[in-house]
Parts: sequence; C-alpha cells; structure tokens
Amino acid sequence: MKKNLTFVKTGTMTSLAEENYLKEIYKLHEKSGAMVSTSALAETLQINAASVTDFIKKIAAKKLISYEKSKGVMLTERGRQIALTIIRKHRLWEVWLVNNLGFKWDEVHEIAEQLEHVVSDELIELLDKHLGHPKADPHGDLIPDAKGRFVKMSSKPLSDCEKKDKVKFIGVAEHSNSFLQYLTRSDIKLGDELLVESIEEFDKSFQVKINGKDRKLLSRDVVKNLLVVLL
Amino acid sequence: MKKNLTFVKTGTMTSLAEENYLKEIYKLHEKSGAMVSTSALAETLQINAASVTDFIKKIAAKKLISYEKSKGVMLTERGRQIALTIIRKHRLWEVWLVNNLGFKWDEVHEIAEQLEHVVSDELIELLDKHLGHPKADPHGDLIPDAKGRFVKMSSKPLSDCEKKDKVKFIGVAEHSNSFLQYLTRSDIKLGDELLVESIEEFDKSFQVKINGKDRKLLSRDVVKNLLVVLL
DNA sequence: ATACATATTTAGGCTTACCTAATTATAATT
DNA sequence: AATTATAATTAGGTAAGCCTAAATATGTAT
Repeated sequence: MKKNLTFVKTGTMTSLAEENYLKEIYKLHEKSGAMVSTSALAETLQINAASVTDFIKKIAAKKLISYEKSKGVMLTERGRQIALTIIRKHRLWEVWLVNNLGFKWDEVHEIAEQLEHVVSDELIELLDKHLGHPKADPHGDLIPDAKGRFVKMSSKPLSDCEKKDKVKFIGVAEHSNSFLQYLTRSDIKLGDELLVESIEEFDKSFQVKINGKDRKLLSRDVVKNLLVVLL
Repeated sequence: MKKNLTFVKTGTMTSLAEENYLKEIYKLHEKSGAMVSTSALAETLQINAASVTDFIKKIAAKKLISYEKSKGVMLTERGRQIALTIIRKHRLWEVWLVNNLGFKWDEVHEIAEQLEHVVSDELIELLDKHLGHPKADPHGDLIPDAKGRFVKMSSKPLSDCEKKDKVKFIGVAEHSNSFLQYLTRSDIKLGDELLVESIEEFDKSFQVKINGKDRKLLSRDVVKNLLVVLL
C-alpha cells in the first residue's frame, strides 16, 4: 500500500480537514444549540464561505453531517462520534502538556490542535491511563470517554449567581489567550472558591472574595465567562 | 492569516512531504555515504519515481538539497538541519512512547512518524527535558541535540567482532518489526553484555553468552544487525 | 409587498503532491 | 562499439482543499 506524505488519508479514513470541520461543527452546535451556519463555520475555521459550502457537501455525501441547503448543518451520529474522538484527544493532550510538560493553560491550544490528529487508538488509551483518566482539561472542559460519553456537570456562569452565593470555579466559557492570561495575572485558578459579596447594579460587576482571602472586582465580561458550581 | 486544514504549510515553512523527503534522504545517505538516487527514495517513501523527480526539483529550488540530474541528491546544510530536527523529534517521541506510555520497541515507529511533524520548538525542548535529555532512542539510535549535533558513539556490528570479544549491545542496524520481535522473543535487550564464545566458520553464525548467563546461537543475519561497543 | 442587506451557493481557477505512459539517460554485457 | 537493461525524466493527468467573483437565496425594514 502506497503511503501518502500529505496526510490526506484515503478511503474510509477521516482527513485532517474533515476532522477539523466536524470538531468545529460540534463546538458551534454546543454553543448555539441550533444548526450550524456556513458563515459561522467559515469564521471559526478561517476559511472562505464558498470553500465551506463545497466541503460540507462532500462530508454530507459521506453521511458525517446532515445538510439542508442554505439552512446549515448538523452532525450525524457518526460525525458526532468522530468529533468527540478529536475533542477527547485534544483535551487529553492539553492535560499532558500542562501537567507533565509544564506548559501554561494559555499555551497549549495550538499544540493540542496538532496532536489531536495523531491516529492511534492504543496511544490515546495509554495516554489517558498515564494521565490517570482525567475528567477535565486544564480549562475545565470535560473530556469524553473512549465511547464519547461525558460525565455531565451542571456548571453555570458566575454571572447567573446571586449575592452571597459561594461557588467553585471549575471552567471557562471563553478560551482566548487574553482572558486566560487575565485570570492568571489576577491569580484566579480552577478550583478556587468564590464568594459573591456584592453585585453592582449599574454595570453588573461582581465583588468577590477568593478562597476567603483576596477581594476582587470582576467585570461583567469576566463573570459571564467564569463557569462555577454552587457549594 | 488564513489557516490551512490540510497541513500543507505555506511560505518558508516545511510541508509534511518535504520533511519526509529530507528525513529519508538523510537516512539513505547515512547508510550508503553516497548521493541518494531517485529510485532509492521512491522505494523507501513508497512513491512513484516520477513523482520523486518532480518533488526533488522543487526542494532543490528551495536550496534544501543539491540535485544533479540523473545522478542523485544530497542535503544542503539547511536541508540537513531540518532533517536532523525531524529525526530528533522522532526519536524523542519514541523514548516517551516506550518509557512513559509503556509501548514496546516494535510498536512505536508509526506513531512517532506522526508525532515527529508536530511543530513547536518549545514542546520539543520541554519533552527533551521531561525525558531527562536522553542520548539514544529505544533502538539505540542516537538523538541529535537541538543544534543537530550527535554524541558520536563508535559502535560496530557484532559480525565485525572476534572470538572472545566481550561487548555491550547498544543498538540495531535493522529496524524491522520482525527483527525487533525476534530479539524480544530471544530475550536480547539493549545494554546486554555479549561474550563471543565461538564463530562457526561455515555460516559465520555466532555462539554468544548473554549477561554471563544464557548461551545463544545467532545467525549471520542477526549478528550483522546487532550494534555493539567493546567492553 | 418591495427593496435592501446579508448569507449562501455556483462557476471557474489554483496549488500541492501524487499518478501513468512515453521518452531519454546511464550502466552493464556482449 | 552496439545492444540491452535499468534508472531517471518529461508530459499530461487527477483529487483534495482552498480561492475570487458572480449569482441566488433568505431575512429585515419600510
């Protein structure tokens, strides 16, 4: 069998491009709950909308997504399973990069985007074992198991909390480096305990006490993106 | 800047195909010491010779190799540095796969062939550190440092040894799974001490004592592919 | 309901990295 | 030196994934 040095895998295999499309469709669907539009996909993938239309027609023909012309796309069960496999790999690699190699949580995304495409079931299961079967990545995003199942956690944005609520910070809704770096600079880490001391009516900013020590003022944009569970 | 989901990197970047060509040219040159022929490259890369001719013209134009029509190719210094970077990454990943994840030495090549193309200088240096700056991979192949330098070891095939020589087995010249698995089954491991007890004149097979315990008969094909250093 | 803006698709092209078949070099043999 | 075998190259294609520009839907505001 001939090799293919460009990683455009043949036959029943999923190509790099396919994997990325499916992953982004999954993530966009998670956010909106609705069908995913061509333009939304084009935006996150940084690919021309016309090219996206082309491509989704191809993967629709492969039954990885269902496609209604001019209306958007949805993953089929097969497409969803592939997407979840990629997400599982991405998040496991992120755990490894942070916990074992010493990267910071705002440095791992790009590298994990490459590692997530490495093909080897045995590798990913051994990696999972090596890491101690983590349930979440360094940003608090849940890691699906080998069958694509999550341990569903009922977190909500801190912005949905009320005065006097005591919560645990378990994830971020926004993954931009600038936000992650803001949190690092502010010394706010996953697992921290937050007590809502007051909410400013005018701008909806939160005064919180962190781990019973530091008091901090968090803007609306910040509290909307901190995912917490009530304690 | 637009992304490229197919990993055909643009501009000054090296594409996957380029990296593989450069790596194989390096390895073939190491073996033969001479210019690398189109057909030899076609053979190891499992790519049609006509395609190879095409491709080497492209990377010659980029000054990664020097190419003399119908005579073969050689790496330029720049090409050599890229090849060594890929080899460094490949071997570091192999160490990780075997030492940290528990793979066997005959199971890691394919996976490392994928991992070697992940692009991140910081990743590879942290991996190197994490592994304790290993000097060789699980097959005894030396790992170049970040600048492409080797700690040159003067090993030779066991077949070049004489009766009564006491040597240490430090690498393999042949990397096929069947050979690696043969060694595993025969319980011959890197680091073992071998004493040449006798050499059969007729078929050049070796009678050796391993670690002062087991006595084994090794065929000419085997002893030619065991790399050793005199003790 | 019509007009306008925005989103989507169609049509036609391009590049990378491959292929086969045909041609031309090079090397080996008589 | 001429023949033959082998290796290398040229010529002409292909598929995957992208692009731009033009055409067509869809949704919104009047």
